[in-house]
Amino acid sequence: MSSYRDKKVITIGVVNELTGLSARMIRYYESRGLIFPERTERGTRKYSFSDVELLMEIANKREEGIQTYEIKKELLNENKKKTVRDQMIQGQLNAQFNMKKF
Amino acid sequence: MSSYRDKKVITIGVVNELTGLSARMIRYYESRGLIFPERTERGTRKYSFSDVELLMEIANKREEGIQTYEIKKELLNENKKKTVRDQMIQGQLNAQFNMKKF
DNA sequence: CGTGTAAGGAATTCTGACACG
DNA sequence: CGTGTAAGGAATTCTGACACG
Repeated sequence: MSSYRDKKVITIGVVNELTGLSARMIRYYESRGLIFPERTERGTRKYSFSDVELLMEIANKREEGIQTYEIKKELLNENKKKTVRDQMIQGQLNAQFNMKKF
Repeated sequence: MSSYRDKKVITIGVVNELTGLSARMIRYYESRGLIFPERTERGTRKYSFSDVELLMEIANKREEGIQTYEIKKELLNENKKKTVRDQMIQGQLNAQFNMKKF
């Protein structure tokens, strides 16, 4: 569905232009497990638009003085919330389906 | 609206991976006025996802033996058709608006 | 902990040109 | 006309490390 948003095609130099973050910082956040670029055949990192958005979120939190480990936990939490929300929506759909069934 | 689709962020090497076209061909189609990449500060070409799609269209037509000049004319025609279609839709909207007005 | 930087090497991109056809 | 290639230079990216704090 969001094929363009999630396709990893942007090199670190362009990510730098887009986010203002240095290549050093971008690589460091990767080493801390906050982002997960792919690689070209010869090893160059490739990022998606959603990676770029995530990096801007991370930059904001870093400006607030939040440490990378805390940011990681927050990100995991956000994903957990999204999963729960999706499960609830799915649950509602299933409930309606079952109503009709009987 | 299609911000990710049209944002120029992909380097020629990745475009090559995505389309299978050589850098030489990609640059040549630019010189023939079929595509219009942007440049980074130091002159590296940057393409959008819609450029990538267009290049695949171009590749198909080239395989049929169509020359770049003909392809260019076809592309201009497609855009003309789209513009006309959009104008007609706009015309319908205006007509409905005027109906209500009187 | 988070970021800068100098280091050395490898891979990328750019342009203009010659080649073939 | 459309594409490959060798050429030379400039800019990019990568990794591991030292520095500061």
